[in-house]
Amino acid sequence: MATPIQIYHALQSYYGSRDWWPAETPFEVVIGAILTQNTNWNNVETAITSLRQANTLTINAIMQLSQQELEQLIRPSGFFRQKAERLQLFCHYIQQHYQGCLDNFLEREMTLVRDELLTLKGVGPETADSILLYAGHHPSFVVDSYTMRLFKRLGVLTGTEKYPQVRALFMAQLPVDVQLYNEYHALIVNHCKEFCRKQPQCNNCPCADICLEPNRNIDKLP
DNA sequence: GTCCAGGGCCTAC
DNA sequence: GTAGGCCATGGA
Repeated sequence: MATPIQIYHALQSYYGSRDWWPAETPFEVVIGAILTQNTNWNNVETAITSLRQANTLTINAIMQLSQQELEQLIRPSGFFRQKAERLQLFCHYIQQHYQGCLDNFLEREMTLVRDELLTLKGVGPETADSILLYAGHHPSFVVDSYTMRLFKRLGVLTGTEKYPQVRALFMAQLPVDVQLYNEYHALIVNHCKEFCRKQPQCNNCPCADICLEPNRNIDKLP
């Protein structure tokens, strides 16, 4: 069976470097990480665009909006009531404990930041790891539904593993490298969006031969 | 009209 | 501790 590092190299040689998270600032990463929860990224982009047009892509601006105003701005991203609450709670937390400076919060020891992120309402393991990796540049591997889906197909996962197990597996088998984790997650998302979308199995999918046959030649991606 | 998308919270056993 | 319901929009 192919190992995570072999699959990484296969994906990278097929797709090239991604150098990822579609955001201009660390705070935008936080916004995107919360808004994308169980939501198509296109809808998230629409919401972020409306926040940008309203000039509200800062911690202060988000806090100054009423919850109802924020709900309307992020409405296209779905679950807008709970996401508005979560965004404002995050901003208030940074304001209260880190003088409103996201860098002060993120630029500390990784497990410390992670544990603190996980205490915040609406920040679960995937959201926390996305913020750590893409906003804080910490080597924290992000596991998402694409990761679960692809690596189950590849025979690396059985599909019964929980989030902490999967994250630990990847982090044990990969070098501790922010850029590699960044690229890898980006490549997984790219590959699944391109070829594995919505399909419970890879029938009629260009990557069917690698997804359905764990021992096939990984040089033949997709 | 139906299904799905880059989760996480809450409640009931 | 864990399975199931709930949150909501927009595109395919």
